Amino acid sequence: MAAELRRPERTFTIRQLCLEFKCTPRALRFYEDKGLLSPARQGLNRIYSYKDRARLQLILRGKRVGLSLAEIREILQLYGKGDGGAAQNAKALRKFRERIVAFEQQRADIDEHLAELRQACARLEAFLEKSAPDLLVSAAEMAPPPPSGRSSTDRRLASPRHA
Amino acid sequence: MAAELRRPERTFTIRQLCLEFKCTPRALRFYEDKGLLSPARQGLNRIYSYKDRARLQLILRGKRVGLSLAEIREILQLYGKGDGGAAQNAKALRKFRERIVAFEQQRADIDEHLAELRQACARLEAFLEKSAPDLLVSAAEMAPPPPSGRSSTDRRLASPRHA
DNA sequence: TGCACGCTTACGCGGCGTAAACGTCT
DNA sequence: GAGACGTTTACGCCGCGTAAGCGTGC
Repeated sequence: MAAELRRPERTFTIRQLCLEFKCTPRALRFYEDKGLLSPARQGLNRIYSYKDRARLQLILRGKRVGLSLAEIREILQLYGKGDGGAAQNAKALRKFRERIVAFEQQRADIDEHLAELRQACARLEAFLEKSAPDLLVSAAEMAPPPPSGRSSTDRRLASPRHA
Repeated sequence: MAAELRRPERTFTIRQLCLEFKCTPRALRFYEDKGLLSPARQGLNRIYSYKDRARLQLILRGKRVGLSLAEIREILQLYGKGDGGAAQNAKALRKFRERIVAFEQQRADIDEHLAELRQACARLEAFLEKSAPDLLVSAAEMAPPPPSGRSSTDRRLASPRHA
């Protein structure tokens, strides 16, 4: 009985985690550099435990919802504060709410930009129609690749450039 | 008659333009560095003409709708190609259309993230309700600053961090 | 022998902010 | 001589990508 541990103390190499979570070794090392991860070492090599894996999951979820690495680190640091994770959860809740507000704001901004863009397009189309119709490619001609169903998985936020 | 020019050859200092368009000297110099502007000089000082001002307007509009400085430069470079601006306008139209697609995509992403966030919030609230209700601040208590009408001018895209 | 995997250090991007250190004109 | 304006160079931020150059084991 004692020989068989419930959790077989499974560990992971950097590549295993990268495959599982679709990220790069560079990213994991970077998170470590920034204090978000601190896997064990075997010589130089990194050995990730279940806990490390869980932290990584939290990191990636945080990123997905728009938290900065600094914010994620704050949350992670509350881990194991002895209150059963309550403080961590409270902090996460605050951050999440902030993010909701920010995203709603961003959505509104995007809607404004879209309105501005559509107007600008209309004006340009009208102008080109008269001055150089040969240069005018209609919007309809612009989506030729076969209408294959796009999966919405693994989409990243194609963020605006002027961050 | 000849003494009075239609356009009095008005010029602008860097600060004047910055005040007018709400940006910083640093930004203007940066655009110059990147080849988007090239104002005249009086000694070392920059002297901006009406044309420069127009270019700046175009730059800022481009930024507002999410174009990169490189893309804006492309558009600007078509200026004065001898076709009455048709080529420039055609290029701008293409870019604008691309941006529309990108923004629509981004909006969809945000909606996904919002859904994920709201779910996460609900779970956290339920958990804290049971385990540590003292740490739980209701969402309603979070907007105390007097409900002064927020102007929507000059809002920038509060972009997600993980660009 | 060569290849896969790991490690390290370090520069690059974009769009500026933020000094530091100086000149020039009132 | 103080202050407002201008200039230059250069490092910092964030989240890594992308080498370069090395070691280790099969």
